[in-house]
Amino acid sequence: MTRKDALMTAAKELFGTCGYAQTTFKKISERAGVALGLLAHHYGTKENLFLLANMEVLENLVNTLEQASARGITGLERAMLFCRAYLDFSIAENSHYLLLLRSFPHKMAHTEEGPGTLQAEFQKLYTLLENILEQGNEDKTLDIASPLQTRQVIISLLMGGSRMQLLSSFRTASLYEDILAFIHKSIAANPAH
Amino acid sequence: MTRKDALMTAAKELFGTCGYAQTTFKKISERAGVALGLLAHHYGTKENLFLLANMEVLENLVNTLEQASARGITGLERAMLFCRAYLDFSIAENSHYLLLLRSFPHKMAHTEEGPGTLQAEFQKLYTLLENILEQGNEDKTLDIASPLQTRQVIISLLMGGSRMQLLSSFRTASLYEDILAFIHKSIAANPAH
Amino acid sequence: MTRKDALMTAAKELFGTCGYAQTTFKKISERAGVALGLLAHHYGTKENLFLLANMEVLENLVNTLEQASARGITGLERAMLFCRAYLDFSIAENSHYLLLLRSFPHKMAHTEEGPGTLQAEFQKLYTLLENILEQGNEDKTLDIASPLQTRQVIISLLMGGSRMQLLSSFRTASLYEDILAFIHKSIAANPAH
Amino acid sequence: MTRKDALMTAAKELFGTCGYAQTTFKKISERAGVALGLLAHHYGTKENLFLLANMEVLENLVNTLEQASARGITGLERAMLFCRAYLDFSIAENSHYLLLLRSFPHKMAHTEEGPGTLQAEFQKLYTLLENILEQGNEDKTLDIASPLQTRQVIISLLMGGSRMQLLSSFRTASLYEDILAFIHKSIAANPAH
DNA sequence: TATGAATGAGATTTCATTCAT
DNA sequence: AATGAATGAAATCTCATTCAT
Repeated sequence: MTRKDALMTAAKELFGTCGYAQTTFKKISERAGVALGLLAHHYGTKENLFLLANMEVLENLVNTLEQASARGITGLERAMLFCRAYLDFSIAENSHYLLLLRSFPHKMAHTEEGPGTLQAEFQKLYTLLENILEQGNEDKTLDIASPLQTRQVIISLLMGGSRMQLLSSFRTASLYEDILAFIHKSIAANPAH
Repeated sequence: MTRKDALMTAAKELFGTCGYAQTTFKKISERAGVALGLLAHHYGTKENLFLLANMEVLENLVNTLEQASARGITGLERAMLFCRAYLDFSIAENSHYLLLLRSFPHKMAHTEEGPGTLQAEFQKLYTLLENILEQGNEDKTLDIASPLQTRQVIISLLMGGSRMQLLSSFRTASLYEDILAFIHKSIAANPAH
Repeated sequence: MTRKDALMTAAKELFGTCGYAQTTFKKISERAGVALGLLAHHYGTKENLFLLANMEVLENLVNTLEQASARGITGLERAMLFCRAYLDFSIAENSHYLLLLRSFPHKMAHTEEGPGTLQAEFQKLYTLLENILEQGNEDKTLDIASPLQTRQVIISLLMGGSRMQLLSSFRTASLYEDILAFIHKSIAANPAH
Repeated sequence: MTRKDALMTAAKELFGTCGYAQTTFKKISERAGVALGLLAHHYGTKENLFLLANMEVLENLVNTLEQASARGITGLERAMLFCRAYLDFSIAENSHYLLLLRSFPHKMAHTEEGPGTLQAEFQKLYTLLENILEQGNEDKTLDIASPLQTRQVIISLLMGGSRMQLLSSFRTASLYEDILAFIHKSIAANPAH
């Protein structure tokens, strides 16, 4: 691993566990075991480093979700695969999902739009789920009024649930399974009909 | 309004909109229109002020939820009243719910347990919902496997949804109604049975 | 005890144990159990309070030394009584001698001269010992070259010794007795001659 | 001289002349002619800088005393060389002895024990003198009851005397010579016996 | 006399960023 | 590419002193 990569990895860990403000250049360089000056040399400002780190994690997440949901046939199958992959990613080794939880409120609002931005990458994630839900509406495996609206609710739950799991002290062991069951019950078409 | 109260109000607003790190004593005192030193005089440290502000908001939230859910009869009614009151509170004028969203990741984990703490107050909220769900299980208006587990999912969704609404740029107009419908569909007992 | 006196007592204790800088008006008023504002009301500035407290302690010390040394007959006796009384005073309950140790380097240099000042009161102490030593020279119970110079040495030792006893971690149980023996050996006239 | 050294020198001077509390980072950096932030960069906290400065001065003192006392043969000679070297050091150019006088009451008590600490270095000084006094007891050039106890008295006098000389307004020109004569008279064995 | 809220200057400390080597 | 010394702005927090009641 190059020193540049070591810095990025250390940054992802520290931003994720300590948050943006509590993560300093000094901590990052010490954890990476390289000189302080290299941070500015390779990544410029702290803000830029943070956004870049988020971008990498988010791209990994979107790729993972695309691959996972592609393994299903029906809309319902693919929706559940999407959700399971999301939750798995949040607790996967080295996925650095925690970092994304830090970025939501603090930084997202201030970033510009346009391709190649966090905004644009998040949009992919939203659109992916929306398309899956639309398919489910067409193949009758889902019983939802609006793919767009349901997408919002599901993503709210996935983000809220992973936050509960990773940051709260009110955890339960089966949370992720419970969330998946909850979603399934709410969106699956009643086969009896 | 005393100067002490003015400081607390300014603190709630700024902590809520800017987050903990970006809120400075200077900003708070300027917004409140009082001298900088009064903050330390009345509230001690920034940490203490933050916790106190959160405590006030959280107590208001819990009170609101208790009163709202008491207006229902069946478990299902009360559960839905609970959820609606939660979401209403999150966007109510002067509820300063935003502040609570800031407190989760950053501070909650580090606070001690015991009565009078944020932890204890949050526990009330969780227990209230759990009791409601248990009632619904008994009066057959709910169809859920475990009140504890369902409680976790619902709260994840309420928190995730309010976060989406208040902090994200991917909002939809009907999000809160959609969340309530989503929950209802997932937990309501099928009357046909 | 009036509130004014309670403040003075608390001030002596805190200045003595914590030093000038670490003693705050808040600490003093809290220890005395009276309102903060009374300090300024009764004593004006911190500097003034400190000087006044020192003055009281120093006057007590000088009185004690005058009375103690008056109980001896010969110069040697009176010199030893002076030294013993000094050391006893330093560890007496409620003498607040510790306070004087704080005042030496920090404040003495900046005080004005003139009657009623710390300077003037210290001068009494020095002169008292010098007179005793002069008497010892005349009555042949002492063998010293110069009362003035010997006075300086003895007071250096008394102050250094009490500082060692009260502030250092290198204490020995018999220090004060050893100091008295040391002084006696150095100044007592050899009776054989 | 590097900027780091310039800061240390300025710190020694200011701590010595103004004391701990009155010496500010601003004063130190201005006197050293470097940026304020360098202090934290090189030395961390004020406390740490103070301890480090004391440590350097104290090590110099101990070295000086070891070398000086090694130049004597008998216990008496070496004891007097020790004392003279101590007093000379206290007024030597650039010895920054004044700093040590500040450290006694304020900081010493709170420092931990262990090698490399101020405590341990002071212990060397005490032990050196004690060994010298023991030798004098054996070679009959000293007439003292206990090397340990006498050590305490002598060091009390050296510290008290140097404090009188450097910090008091009641100085006499010959103080240091008088102190040495006083000690000699008290500890030297009577050659007639 | 008594109270404690109120003020604002100043202290320590942190830290992103720059720059000489 | 690599290093870490250097800078200075800004943050938190302290506290003597003032003042209205």
